[in-house]
Amino acid sequence: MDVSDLIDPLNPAQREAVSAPLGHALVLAGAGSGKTRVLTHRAAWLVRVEGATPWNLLAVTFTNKAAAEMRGRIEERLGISRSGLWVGTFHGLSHRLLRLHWQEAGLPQGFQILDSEDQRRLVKRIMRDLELDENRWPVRQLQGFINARKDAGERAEDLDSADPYTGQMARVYAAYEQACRSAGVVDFAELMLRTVEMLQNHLELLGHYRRRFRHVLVDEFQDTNGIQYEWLKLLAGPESDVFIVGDDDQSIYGWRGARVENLERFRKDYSNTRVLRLEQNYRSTRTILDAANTLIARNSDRLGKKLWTEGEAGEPIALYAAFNEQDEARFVVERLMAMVDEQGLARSDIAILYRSNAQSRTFEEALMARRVPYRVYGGLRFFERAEIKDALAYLRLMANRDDSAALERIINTPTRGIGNRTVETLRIAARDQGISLWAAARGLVTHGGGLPARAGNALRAFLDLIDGLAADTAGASLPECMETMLTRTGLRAHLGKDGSERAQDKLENLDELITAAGNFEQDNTAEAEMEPLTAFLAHAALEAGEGQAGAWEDCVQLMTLHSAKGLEFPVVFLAGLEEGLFPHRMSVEEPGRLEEERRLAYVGITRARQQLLISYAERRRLHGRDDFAIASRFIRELPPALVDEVRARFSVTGPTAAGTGPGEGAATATEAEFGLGERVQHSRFGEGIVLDCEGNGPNARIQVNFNSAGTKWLVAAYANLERI
DNA sequence: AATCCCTTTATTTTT
DNA sequence: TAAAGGGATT
Repeated sequence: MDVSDLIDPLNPAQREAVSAPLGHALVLAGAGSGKTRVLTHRAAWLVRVEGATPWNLLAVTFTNKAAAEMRGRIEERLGISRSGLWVGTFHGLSHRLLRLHWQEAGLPQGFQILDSEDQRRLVKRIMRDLELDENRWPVRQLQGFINARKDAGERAEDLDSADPYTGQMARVYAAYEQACRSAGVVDFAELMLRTVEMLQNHLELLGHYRRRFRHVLVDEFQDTNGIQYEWLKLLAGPESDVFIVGDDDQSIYGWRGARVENLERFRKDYSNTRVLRLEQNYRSTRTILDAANTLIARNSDRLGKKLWTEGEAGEPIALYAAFNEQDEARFVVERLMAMVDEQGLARSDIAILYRSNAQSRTFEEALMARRVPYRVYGGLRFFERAEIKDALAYLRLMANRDDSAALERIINTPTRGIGNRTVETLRIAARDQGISLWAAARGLVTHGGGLPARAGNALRAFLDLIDGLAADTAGASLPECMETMLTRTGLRAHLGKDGSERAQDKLENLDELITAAGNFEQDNTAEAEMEPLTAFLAHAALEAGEGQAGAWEDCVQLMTLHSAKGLEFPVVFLAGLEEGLFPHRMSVEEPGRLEEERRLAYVGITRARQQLLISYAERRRLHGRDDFAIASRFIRELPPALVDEVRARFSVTGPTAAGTGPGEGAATATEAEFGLGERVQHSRFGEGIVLDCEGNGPNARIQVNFNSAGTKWLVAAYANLERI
């Protein structure tokens, strides 16, 4: 059998992983070590060498993008398409299982999925019903609590209600679950938990899948949470082999429940696990890898891994100490423009990475001022836009009248005379009778019940509108159905009624929704059994779409470090490396959280192929306040020999520029003597803090804020300042 | 029902 | 600073 196409392109470590004998394997794959290739080749190997069929494989990822890529590459290696291969995200696969076995799962056939925003609205609704003070019990906190409990596999009744605090939250959890049940909806965490419970309670199903999935492959294992680990342990039975790939050094989602310990746990739970390491890196220069290795070596409890390359040392890492965030942006943009103009680099080869989203603004302004095309990743996704969610809420209600969350969203959008009073009456009736809002409305309209005539008429008109739409669009195609809905509900007219640009955007988004519905293909067995509308709504919830349009243009890429994971760029600007910002002040206290910040820095550094440029600002305007900052400890943790300090503000000539490490070399004597923020003593003005330095040599001036004498510029040579 | 004004809050995010 | 949400006002 010729498997040279699977084996030849691999290095020895990759080869060992791909062709490992059957059994469990844990592949510790460093950044840029070819883990996706190993995973896909392993899948193909199992079929072509070990005699598995695609039907025997289960491949799990975290994002839809990764799932699509893996499916494509496995099918390519196998020369097949549309086989019985199950590749998907944890949530996508759970969804599929629940659709196939909705009865066993105790769900209505047309159940729908709540996204985070839907969930938050619902939790808020519940808390108002329970008359909880939202200041004492923030909604987001309750939402986080519920999700965290579900991620740990716990139901409300599993919680310790003796503790008053937990007890109160458990009450909300229970009421929320009840509301989800009666509306026939599930949230993201519920997809996982419900699947686990279903398999535990239906051993015949469990046995079936365990017999089927002889080979389970998992990507990004360091990102799994408690329930995902349980899910895997269930589906991979005693006869199955589990092949997992992960990198403890790239675990950056601990704050949302990911458990790096699952890597170790796996090794204990699955006996005879073969542990393999992929340490050869094909992405970055030696300089970049050395920097990354040195930085991450400071973390404790690592599984241990050291990246190496056969490639060139490459450019040193550039470090720029900016005066403020605008100077930082100016430096970044001027540098990248020079690279594009002089080295012929594509703009899309350049990324600006930062710790928090708020930092993007300054870069956007600088880029815009110089007319450099750019793209900011993150932000609102297509299916999360308000107008799209309004439209989807109508569709959800058409598919399932009991979806009270959807009803609440659009019952008075556009305004149709159903105000808060009326809706409140509905809520009370629904709660008292234990029925959905729709059923309550139906009851009030048909039997009367204290509604003013005008409200009753408006409510009847609404009920008739939805019923009429559902009846008239039965059998219509999805786009036709949407078109009818948008017109008859008045939603389109409502959204477009002021002719503003914003309104125009919304109308265009609605058109795009219709297009998306037209392009939507039901492509798997579970969905084939579903109503097209139900399938489309699930698709909208599970795959929220792209963040920003404009990807076709050759754009500079702006994103947070978190969203950069998994990507690579020839040139990376890592901005805002300041204490308090990165590492973030909220994470510096706890050692564990600080180490996660360090891993984030490691992820950022290892995104760069050729060149890495790091910057920080000595003062930064944040929340309307100008603050002084000192360079991030992560800068100090890099090997000085690999870092070239750029001092664009001062044209430095002469022998003082000869050194190399940060803090010397290009830095002037003055700067070496007095760091920003340092406390100094002056013979006349007393104590003060160094704010700024300018110039070098005998002309150097230094700005000091004195406790009593105020802020002054002094000539360093004459000032005779003493460090305190 | 729309508008204004005040308070609050500001890390990271996929499903 | 600035954005978003909530409450009160018109």
